[in-house]
Amino acid sequence: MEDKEFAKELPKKHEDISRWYTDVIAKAELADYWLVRGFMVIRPYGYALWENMTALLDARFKATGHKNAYFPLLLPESLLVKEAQHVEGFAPQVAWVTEAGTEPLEERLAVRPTSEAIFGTMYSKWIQSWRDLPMLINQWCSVVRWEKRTLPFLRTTEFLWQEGHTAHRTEEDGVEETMRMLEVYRDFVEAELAIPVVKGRKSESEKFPGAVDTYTIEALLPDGRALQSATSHHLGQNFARAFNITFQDLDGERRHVWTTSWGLSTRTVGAVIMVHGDDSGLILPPRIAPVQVIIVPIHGKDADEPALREAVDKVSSALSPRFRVEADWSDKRPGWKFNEWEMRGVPIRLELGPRDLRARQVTLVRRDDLERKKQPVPWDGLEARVAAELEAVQGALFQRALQFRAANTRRVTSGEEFRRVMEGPRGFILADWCGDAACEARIKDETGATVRCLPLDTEAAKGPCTWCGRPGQAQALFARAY
RNA sequence: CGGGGCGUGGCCCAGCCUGGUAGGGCGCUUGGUUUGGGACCAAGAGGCCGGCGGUUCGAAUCCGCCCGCCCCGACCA
Repeated sequence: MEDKEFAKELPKKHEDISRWYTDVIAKAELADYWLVRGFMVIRPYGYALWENMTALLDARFKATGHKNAYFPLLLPESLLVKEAQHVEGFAPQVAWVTEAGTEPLEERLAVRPTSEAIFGTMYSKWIQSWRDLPMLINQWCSVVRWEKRTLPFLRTTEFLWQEGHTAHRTEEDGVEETMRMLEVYRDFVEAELAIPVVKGRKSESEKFPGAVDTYTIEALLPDGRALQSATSHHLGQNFARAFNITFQDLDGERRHVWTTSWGLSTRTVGAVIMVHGDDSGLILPPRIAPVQVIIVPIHGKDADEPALREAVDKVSSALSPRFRVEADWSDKRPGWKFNEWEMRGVPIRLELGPRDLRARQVTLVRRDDLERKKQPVPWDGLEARVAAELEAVQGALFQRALQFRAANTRRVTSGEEFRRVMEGPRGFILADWCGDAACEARIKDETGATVRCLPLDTEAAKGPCTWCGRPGQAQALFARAY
């Protein structure tokens, strides 16, 4: 009964998750549509969220020895086509610049869909000796891949991301880097975004165009579909050969370098929205929430305005050195503010009214608490309590997501069972698989599911292929994909 | 790119069938009373009805084409 009126404005998450998703993005002011289909404006609140994510991820890149740089937006077609698999994979999605002002260009320029060709070109100039290796560079930028069907954050034509590009002396070094960065992503997504992921290797058909091996972290979204949340590619010497990246080794021999690339995009913002949100709107993990604590002042009948302001300032300044805290002094009424900040997913609300003033306390409410329990907390020791509650919210969100995934991951041993799961609850399916691309295509045709990855931590296949009965090569994680 | 739906002040929508010169709710502005789960009163501002063309004395309304958005499918971080 309480907020029927308000709830009507947002569809129930479990009843219409597509509408819920796009509506919550609009209402929480994360993003808005641009005039060109597939492009979006990331609004200040959404961008603050992304900035918090990038800061935490960037720190991990720095800690693993990488440096940031910036490479150009456009590249000549002749560069893009140097690696055959690469160009074939990206051709359908590339946007082209063909004119400058009124003059046609003699060679059309591709808007980067990714920057392997760009980095490769420069690396061939910069790398001469084994002493130049490893070369460990990352860039934060946007890329363009033309999309047929788009969705804010989860699938936009232009998206923000980072792409790391590294070059190494030996294959082992390259593989090690690939796995190191995959682990960086896992740690980042699980610890900061509170989203559990499965680490795995992509099948041949899902591999990055031009890669020897693609590794991925896969998250499960509430509608039972999988989201590739980050990828790390071992590129072998494919790009080194295509772009002539060579060095003189210790033994005097000239050799091709081994390269890697790895990326994480604004798509993960979509995952955060989807995984944690509820019927009242966003729920943001405290580590990345633009506002971690919102203070709502409440004027009473016998309002002592100066005393209220003084108390809010006191609470605010006690918390602000350590937390991202804001006080909402707008002239909306308290109920309106409660709903508004819940929509925006702020992890902790502190109410401060006449009763609290008298008792020298605040009333604390956690966003992840469906009951909206109002907990009185004395001013003394507030900082420690808030720290503990934020940690608790972070942990609770991860546990909730972990439970959902566990409840929706099914070990399947027959084609019939496979079909039933995909027609019903969907989710992750673990099944023995022969590894054959044709078999994979058949599974996709008949169930909509694809091989998300071959999980790194599950044992090899125990039995024959669940689908075709031929000898099982590996245990694969299947799901419908975003 | 196929199938379906929808385009009317900032937002949600009525009006269209049966043509006659645009209306409601929310929001916004100003003033006042309010403030512990989306307050109330009063006075205001704001729209060439997605675009182009056609029919007509007259088009938001009828016809054609185009564009955009949403949902569902094939391709993708």
